[in-house]
Amino acid sequence: MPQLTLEEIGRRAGCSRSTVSRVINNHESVSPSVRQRVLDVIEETGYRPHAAARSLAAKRTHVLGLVIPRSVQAFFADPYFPRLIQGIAQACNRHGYTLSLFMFHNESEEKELYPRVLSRGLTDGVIFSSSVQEDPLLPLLRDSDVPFVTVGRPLVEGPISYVDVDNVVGVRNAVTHLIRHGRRRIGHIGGPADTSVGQDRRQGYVEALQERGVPVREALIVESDFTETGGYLAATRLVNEGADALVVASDKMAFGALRALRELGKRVPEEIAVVGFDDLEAASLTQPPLTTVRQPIRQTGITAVETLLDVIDNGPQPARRVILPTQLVIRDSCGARL
Amino acid sequence: MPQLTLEEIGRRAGCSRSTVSRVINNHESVSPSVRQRVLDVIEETGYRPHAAARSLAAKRTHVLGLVIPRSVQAFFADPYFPRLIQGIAQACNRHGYTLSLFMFHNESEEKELYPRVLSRGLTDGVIFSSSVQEDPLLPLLRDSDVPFVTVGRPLVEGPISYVDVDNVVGVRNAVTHLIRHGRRRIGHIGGPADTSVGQDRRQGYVEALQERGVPVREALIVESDFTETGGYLAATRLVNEGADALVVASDKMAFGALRALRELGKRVPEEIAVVGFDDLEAASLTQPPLTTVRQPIRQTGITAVETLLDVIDNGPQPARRVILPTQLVIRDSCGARL
DNA sequence: TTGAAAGCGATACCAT
DNA sequence: ATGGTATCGCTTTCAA
Repeated sequence: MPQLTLEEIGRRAGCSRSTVSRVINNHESVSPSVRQRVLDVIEETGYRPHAAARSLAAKRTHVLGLVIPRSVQAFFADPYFPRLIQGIAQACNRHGYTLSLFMFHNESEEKELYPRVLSRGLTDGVIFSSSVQEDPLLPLLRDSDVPFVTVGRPLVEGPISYVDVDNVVGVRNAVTHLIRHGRRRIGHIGGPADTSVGQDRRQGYVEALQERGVPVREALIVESDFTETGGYLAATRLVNEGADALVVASDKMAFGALRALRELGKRVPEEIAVVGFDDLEAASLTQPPLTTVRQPIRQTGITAVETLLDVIDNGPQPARRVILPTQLVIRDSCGARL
Repeated sequence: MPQLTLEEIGRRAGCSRSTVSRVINNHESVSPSVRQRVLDVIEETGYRPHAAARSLAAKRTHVLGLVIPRSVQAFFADPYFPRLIQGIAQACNRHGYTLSLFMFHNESEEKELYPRVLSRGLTDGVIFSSSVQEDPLLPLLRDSDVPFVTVGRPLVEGPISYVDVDNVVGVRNAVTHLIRHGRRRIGHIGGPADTSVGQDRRQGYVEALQERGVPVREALIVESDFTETGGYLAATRLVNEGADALVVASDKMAFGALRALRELGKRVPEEIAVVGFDDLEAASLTQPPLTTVRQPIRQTGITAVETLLDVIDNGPQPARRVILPTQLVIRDSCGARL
């Protein structure tokens, strides 16, 4: 049996390869009878078009790349990426795209992968998920002609398309909520200051205090790293500063904070309230259940894909900016139910 | 500026496209001076070979596929997949391969993706990660000519290459350890019986008991689903059965079990010992720290890639079987340190 | 509606 | 060591 190609299918169906191609790509102008004959032959033979040949001829690979740079540490620590990928994969499926993953683990790998991320004929565009300030790939991407969007506000100049959740408003609402319930020495356990997430959530914290005329004290702000242990350590410090509430930039860190408070014998929320960010599944299982800001991670992934497809089809200008809303999920740790 | 192609690079460097191709692919027979000139032009122009054209001509895509079927629920619940992907991605990078992800979320997506997984010219081979009995894709893969390996012992007939961890011995060692420390009413919280993981871990449990002459009681075996809640419920039942130890098929479920025991006022390990499986990061942070069977997840991914590349290069026969060893990590929850 | 033929941008064989 | 050329399997004008 000869290698199956369009030509061969055409031969068997009694038509040209052009017609077979039209059938496969659902073009209008094929007579029903011929179309059916071709479909039958395809069915019988189990023919599948050769993807590379297709990409070459059509100048479309129908592959999207997802770039996850070195901050990959978080990849294991946090369910964030799995959820994001889930959304991205789902949207890719829906739109007939295949997803390629570019993950770096160290600087040398990073260098090696740049060419591949930027190479033609491998993907139609790229989703870039990192909001670390000094990421070197982002400028390269920006100056290339590879269509791309970032997940999370990018920390470089230029008209870059991105989708993000509303970190500022999310945290602002959480802090306002605590103020309304009488807290005044509200501490903030933040993310790294060189990430947009870290910056924006901190900004939300500051804005809420200022809005309500509560003084902003540097001593009540601790920069941490999104890990459980980081939250644990930061909480210990903030207890010493006499905080009566903790607004934590991620649930993972909030879990660490709760652990610290338990060990220190602090009652939550009576003595100190805690609010997280993410709404991980585990947030409802903590003792007490964690009040937290829910962010639509999966939807972020879906929107990223759709935005990218838009950029691919219609060009990068003007830059798209999509900000998805968050939602404050009130459980017991904030004290609102006391 | 004309589209950059081999031809164009050749023109600028004063040689033929053949020579440029040789330079790019590191063929020997190119004179140093010409090679340098070509490299310079490539550098200047920022030329990148067109991946699809390359794949078509070379009949190699340098892309591997990773298929994660519907059991994807676990994808969020468990850090397993992120870790596995991490290993796979790392190995792909090391070997100059790009990783494509095929994730299904429901039956209809599944159907739609089959052609793509099986299509030619998209990947050079596929890693299949599912050990659910009735997965329909696996037989298709087996009967196709797509090179593939599975992660986890496959539950279909045939000489299929796979890599797995030693689930049987891992659990057997854990149970033996508990018996040595005087436990006799050892319960087992298992994974789904239609997965090879569920089957093998249960088998390890049974083997250890039989080896030591401890009766196997069905009432002490609960089939669960690898979720925290599943572990919680199962533990409650086993406490009622008077278990003095729990061998749990995953850390996630063990966390649920610990929570149940805490709520029931059972002291761990004094009244009831607990052993998990996985050694997640969180396992050392529980109260008390969890004794567990560590499995080399990342290494599994790496080995899967290397096995697949071997299959791609040297054909599927004979089937490769790689079983990676586990390790019992003794902390406090098993009572060995009392 | 259909087919012929010209690409798409590489690789690799065969001469030289 | 280098160049010419056929080829990979498809898409897409252009004519018929």
